[in-house]
Amino acid sequence: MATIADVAREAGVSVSTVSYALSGARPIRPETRERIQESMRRLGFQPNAMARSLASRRSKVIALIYPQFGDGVGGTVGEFVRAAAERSREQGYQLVLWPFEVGQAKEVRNLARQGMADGVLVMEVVLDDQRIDVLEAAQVPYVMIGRTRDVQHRPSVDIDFDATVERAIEHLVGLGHRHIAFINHSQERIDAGYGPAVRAAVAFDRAMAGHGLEPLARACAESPVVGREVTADLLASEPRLTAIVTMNELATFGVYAELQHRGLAIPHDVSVLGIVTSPGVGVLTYPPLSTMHAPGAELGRLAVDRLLDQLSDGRHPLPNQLIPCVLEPGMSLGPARTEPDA
Amino acid sequence: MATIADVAREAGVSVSTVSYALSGARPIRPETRERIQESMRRLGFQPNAMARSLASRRSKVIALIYPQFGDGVGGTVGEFVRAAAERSREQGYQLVLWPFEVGQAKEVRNLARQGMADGVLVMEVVLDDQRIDVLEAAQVPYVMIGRTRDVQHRPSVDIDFDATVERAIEHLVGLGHRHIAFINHSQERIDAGYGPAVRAAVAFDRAMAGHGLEPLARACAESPVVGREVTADLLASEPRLTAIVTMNELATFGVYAELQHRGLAIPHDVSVLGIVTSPGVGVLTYPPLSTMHAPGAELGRLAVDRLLDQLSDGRHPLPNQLIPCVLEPGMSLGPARTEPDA
DNA sequence: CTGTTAGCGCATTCAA
DNA sequence: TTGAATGCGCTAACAG
Repeated sequence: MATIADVAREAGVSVSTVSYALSGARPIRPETRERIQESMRRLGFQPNAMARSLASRRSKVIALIYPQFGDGVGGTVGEFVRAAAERSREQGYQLVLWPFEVGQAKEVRNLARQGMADGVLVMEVVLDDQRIDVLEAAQVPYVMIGRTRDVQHRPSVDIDFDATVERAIEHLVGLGHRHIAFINHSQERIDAGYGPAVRAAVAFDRAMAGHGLEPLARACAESPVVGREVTADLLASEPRLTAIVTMNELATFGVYAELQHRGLAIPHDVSVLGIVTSPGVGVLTYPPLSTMHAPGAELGRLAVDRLLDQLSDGRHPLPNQLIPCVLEPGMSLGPARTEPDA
Repeated sequence: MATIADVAREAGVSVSTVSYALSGARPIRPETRERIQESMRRLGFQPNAMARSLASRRSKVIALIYPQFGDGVGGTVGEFVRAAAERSREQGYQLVLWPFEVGQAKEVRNLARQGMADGVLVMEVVLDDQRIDVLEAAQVPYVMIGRTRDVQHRPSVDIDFDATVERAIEHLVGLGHRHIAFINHSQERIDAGYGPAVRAAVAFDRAMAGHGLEPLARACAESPVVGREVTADLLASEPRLTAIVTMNELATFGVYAELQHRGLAIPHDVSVLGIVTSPGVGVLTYPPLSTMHAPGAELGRLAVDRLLDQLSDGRHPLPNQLIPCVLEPGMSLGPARTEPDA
């Protein structure tokens, strides 16, 4: 493998000149630059990443603390990871995977101290996340995907649950719906302080209140079977129900099953809207589910950008940045059916 | 950040002694070792990854060429990636993501030359894959996930399509089925030489012949709608059909829809078996689909192990290693219905 | 605009 | 069983 010294010799210049030609950190006479580039080409020179990192004290690597579970049905995590990897590459960084769970804060600290990464992206943060504490103590730049309890001075990117839910309700209200139910994640997750479940629940109540409507929400285990039961329960509690918003992909399949079982047509009798879904789930049902899918790729890009901001500025420009989900029309939304007076 | 020199000073030994205490490459007197470890602890020492790599000429990094697309519905890619990352860590390696497509062989070569990775895992290889050529030319150890056309001397891990299909057919035959159809990926993918589609098609014909049965196979675009059409077509071609094997997740949803539409009960009238699926898709349908899911995690671990074999041995022990899919019982398989004589 | 040189932090050879 | 010294390949002062 050719080194910078080989190139320098070939081109008849000093190593520093080659180095500066590489970095552009100081002006080089065009002809000299030409000669150097020609030599590099001839020798197939690629700068050694390790030597460069050691000398410059910057690894040009971003670590991604990768979540334990994919998210059930779809590819949101995959989208996020790929987008983050691509954006990193565009910016001259590599993305390494650190498969650590919440409990492995010590391992995170140790790896961080090895200087393998200039900064860290942390997926699936929980409300009280030791990994974040450790990174702050070690002065390692990071960006959270999701948010801890204290979010004021911590850089993060996340889904804008408020805006997402508000748009969902607004859309349904625009279609004439007034009796709208929300199917959330499981009670365990809510109790555990799982951010999306908690935030969406609050947002739903607020959005409904904002439209002068009565909120009707249920926690629901992540399974079609329980989704079916919950749907039955909802219909019993509120016979005038004309729309169901779900933030639980597996449960949504159960919603469909129960409605079909009862001979309720989608969307004629009941409209269904899946929010914060993976892309591509809408097409799995018949009629195709209208969704507001999670902006995985955008979040991936944004997280990298926010981290690189810190690496250059050393500052935390915006504590947190939120992106709403995007409405992906399917065939499961329609005008509210005329209510038989109840 | 403490360096090895700090530790040496603290412990009253030389730098090399600390280094050897770290690597274990030569004997150290127990008390000395104790003292060194105590110093390391006190200083929170972690060896600098870049310096170590530069000096030892081994990066302790594995690169994963990460595919462009997740695979539709489920999390097989995610499983693979996580398992590979975890296995790498267990073995003292880090996993970096290289988001390169088939056409970016040159970029692969350049990154490889930067010495950032000791070896490469290549996902989604195609039958003629330039990335593999480039890695061979650059003498970079690699393992393919999937197989190129020439597979004899190239280390790879892959799904054992022969065994998977054979087991699937055997299972169905054991249930009395004799008229079994196979729904493959799209014709485009087959024509493009997409390994799984080609290999499974061959395996199906062979397995059916082995049981003295007439093969009935169809290519099918990756969508529920087309899956439905193909199912209708199959039922028209062979009214005695009692079982359908699918290797196309989205199409499977269409199979269910068409069967239900015709009042054909699963599995009473027709059994359905999804092969090479992602884990977790079985539960999305009603009745739950019986699947043979792709061994993503096993492949991830195995791919890393095979690569590390090369890094230590320098040899390629087994050219390719195949793992069959695992039967995950659902509720979509039953005995063949008694045929009305046709 | 270009060259010389001192490290970056560690592994490893050579000596003792 | 341990220490001293060299160099991995590059960056970035410092000097011209």
